[in-house]
Amino acid sequence: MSVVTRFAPSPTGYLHIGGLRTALFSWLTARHHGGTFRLRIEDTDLSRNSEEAMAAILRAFDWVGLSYDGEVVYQSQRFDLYREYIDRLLEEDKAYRCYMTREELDALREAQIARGERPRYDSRYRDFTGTPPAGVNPVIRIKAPQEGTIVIDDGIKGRIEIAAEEVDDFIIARSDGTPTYNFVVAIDDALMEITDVIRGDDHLYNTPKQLVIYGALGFTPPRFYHVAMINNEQGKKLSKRDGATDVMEYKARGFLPEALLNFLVRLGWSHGDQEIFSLEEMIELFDPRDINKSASSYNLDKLLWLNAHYIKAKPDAELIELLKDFGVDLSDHPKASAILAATRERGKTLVELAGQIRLITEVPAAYDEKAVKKAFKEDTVELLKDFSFRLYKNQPESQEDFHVEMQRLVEEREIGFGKIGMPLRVSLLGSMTGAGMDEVMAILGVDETIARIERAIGELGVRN
RNA sequence: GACCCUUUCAUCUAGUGGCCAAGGAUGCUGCGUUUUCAUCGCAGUCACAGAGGUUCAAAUCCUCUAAGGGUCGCCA
Repeated sequence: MSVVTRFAPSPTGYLHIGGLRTALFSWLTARHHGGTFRLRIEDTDLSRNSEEAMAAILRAFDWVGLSYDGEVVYQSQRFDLYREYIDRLLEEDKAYRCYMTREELDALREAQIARGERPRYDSRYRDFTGTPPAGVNPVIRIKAPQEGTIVIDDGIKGRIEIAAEEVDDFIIARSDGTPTYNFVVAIDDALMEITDVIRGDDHLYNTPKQLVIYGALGFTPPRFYHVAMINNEQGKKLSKRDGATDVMEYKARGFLPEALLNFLVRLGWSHGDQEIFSLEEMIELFDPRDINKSASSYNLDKLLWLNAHYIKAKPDAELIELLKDFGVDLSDHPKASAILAATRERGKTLVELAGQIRLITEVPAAYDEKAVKKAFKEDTVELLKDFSFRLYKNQPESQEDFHVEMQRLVEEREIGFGKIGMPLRVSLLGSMTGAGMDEVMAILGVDETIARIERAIGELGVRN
């Protein structure tokens, strides 16, 4: 039988990285088996739906490149279908109407909590045959088993037994007739023929309820895999306060989707000592049974390291495209590949890389104070003038030509490399760090190099 | 409070009774390469939550304790 997995978000907000990881795990499981990956939107609570959130989730999927099969299923469009199953359960006496009001329910809950009990519905209308109270729109509850145990055979956590008493006759249809979450999930997973349900372990307690539905309707349950949560760097639950939890925020911050995916796949899953996984390798090697039981913590340093790795490996043409979103357009630049060669190892994100590139392509807007202090000494101006005259006279072109010019200067004048290197660097880039000087000069060309040196002398020369 | 889950370096993890005086990666520190920074290379740093068992032998099996987390809705 072919494998079918799904990702089933509710459209109440953007896609966060925890959600993306479970989506990735589900996607990989399907792709590994050449199966099917479906997307389903859990929007049964009509009051909480958001078009915008829906679109945001789809955008995030698109950015990271997770493809889904078939049409997106919207639960809000399947209410008639769910109704049929509710009627069937009612007919078969596997579900019943409950006339308790919200107020009565609240009172019951409070009393139970006060007594130190686990709050649960007391099944008072389970076998009710009398005259229903007037003016109450009933909810519909399922008859859950009252004794025995419900067993979850989880692909990650192993066998989990839950006492039947823990699962009450939960509501499957609200008083307005709309079906509830646990009910529709079970129906849809069954009808969509989902074979492997991979979801966050915050859903672990929903599983016995869904198993009750499967049982009542005679469906065969799928395999379940409950993945532990991702915590923040302090080991606490990831929340919006922890910075970028929105997947699209990573795009804005200059992360590559392959880095994010590689980072996420290693959170709770591994394959020996391997750290770097292409999408193809992930698909080949991933098995949900290898997912770890314990929660893992988000770690920005590792993500940054991976991002740097993928930036280094990115072909020029693709990098040039990506950089456009960060205010750098190298597409018509004759020295584009030289610029990237000089800078790509100096940026952990596209934002940083764009900054490094601008250092070269734009005339320094300011000169770093500390750098100036350190680099500009008494004889600096004279030295720079000498160097720039040599450039004018010899017209070097290649990186090597420029290197030779520097080499000759330090040899003939018997000075250290730093003597010219530092002030030159400050003059050209405005900063003490960055790409190699010969590289930069070859990119700028003689004229621009001289112009920047002269400008720096004009701005800084008189100060010391 | 009840029920359930989890527990190896700071972090992600390898590990399913002997190959483990615990391996890899990130981070951090140092050294080397580099005119600088970064990259890269090398080295160092750092862990089996605790206590009892079982066994010739335990990170691995059992029991208890502790700590962390999840869930208890006419939300999903």
